[in-house]
Amino acid sequence: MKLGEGVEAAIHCAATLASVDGNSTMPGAALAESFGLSPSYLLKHLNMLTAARILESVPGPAGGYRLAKPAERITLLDIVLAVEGREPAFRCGEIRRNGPVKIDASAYVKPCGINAAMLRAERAYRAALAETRLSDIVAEYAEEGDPRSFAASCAFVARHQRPQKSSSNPRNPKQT
Amino acid sequence: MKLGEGVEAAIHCAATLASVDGNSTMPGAALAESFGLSPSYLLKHLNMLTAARILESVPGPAGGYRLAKPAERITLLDIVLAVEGREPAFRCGEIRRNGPVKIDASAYVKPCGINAAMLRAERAYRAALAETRLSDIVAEYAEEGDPRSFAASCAFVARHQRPQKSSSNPRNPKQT
DNA sequence: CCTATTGCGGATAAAAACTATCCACAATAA
DNA sequence: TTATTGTGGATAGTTTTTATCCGCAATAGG
Repeated sequence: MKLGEGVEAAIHCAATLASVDGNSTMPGAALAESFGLSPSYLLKHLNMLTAARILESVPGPAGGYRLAKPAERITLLDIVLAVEGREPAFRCGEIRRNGPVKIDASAYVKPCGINAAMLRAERAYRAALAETRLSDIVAEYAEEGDPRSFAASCAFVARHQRPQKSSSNPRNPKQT
Repeated sequence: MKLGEGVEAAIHCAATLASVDGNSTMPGAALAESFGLSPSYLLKHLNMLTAARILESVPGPAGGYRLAKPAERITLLDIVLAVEGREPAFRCGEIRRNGPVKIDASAYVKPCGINAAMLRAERAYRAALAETRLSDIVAEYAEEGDPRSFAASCAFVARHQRPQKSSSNPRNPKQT
């Protein structure tokens, strides 16, 4: 059982985007630089987040990414499912049917108990992920993280975020 | 996030071995046949279970595998960890340190909040897996499974299990 | 209008993991 | 002694993951 590295990247990027001002955006290249990641590959993951309506993207110069909704309404589960896919980690191959003795299919209408137990565990996993919101991550970082790295992150965001002329879905319509 | 197919095979095999009599064994080839699996590859997984002291193996003719301890003391977590390894699914690459601005390592003594949240979820997953014992799986199958497939499984076990002369760790020392 | 920047999607490929097979070997029951 | 079984290593095919590149569409700014 293994999660791709894209999950870590996606969560860090989303957390970073949570601190851009209003409807400003941040280019994917800046996010990649911020974490020392391959830009072209990171874009694939950011794209998954965009497709899942977790991020919004703006093309063109001064374009980039921003959160599609408040950080309070984005959970780690949202991000993990967007990047890793929605299928459960345990996929029942119904090998119980593959024995040498063939039995009528009606004997297997009840779901496999092993599959049920594995899926139950995965529900617990997802429930735990759903309990942590992106805003929790950001708040914990701001309050308990090291002041130096926090300041550096803020400076980086301030340096790379770009204000937008207008937005179809302004999270913070106006700000001085 | 994906589990290998070996997990499904391992759990099914362990459940099957839970119904062999006393200290009898069942050859790996029979287990593979029982689920339509590749024998040589299944042996790898059974080997992991043996290394983890979940199964015991007996070489030689009339040899095979049996549970190393009562099914009540084997959980799904034991099996999953034995087959998939004990490392967490989320591995923090500490990409928070990889930004363009280098900060002293002392800024990162506190564990990454993202990593902590992901590991918390995985603890929930493992806790749920640890709640299901192999005996639960077997009991549920015996009580609620289809009688036809249950009978076929019992017949298959009865046909392939092999009594042992003696055992260094007899689970059921004597039986007529 | 033109140019430069940015995200998007597809094609491609390198690397890693997973799946599968085979063989020589040790153990051992008959 | 022979046949059967598990063990461990070597090997290879397949799939998944990671990574790169290029052409395309969108668009801000001149």
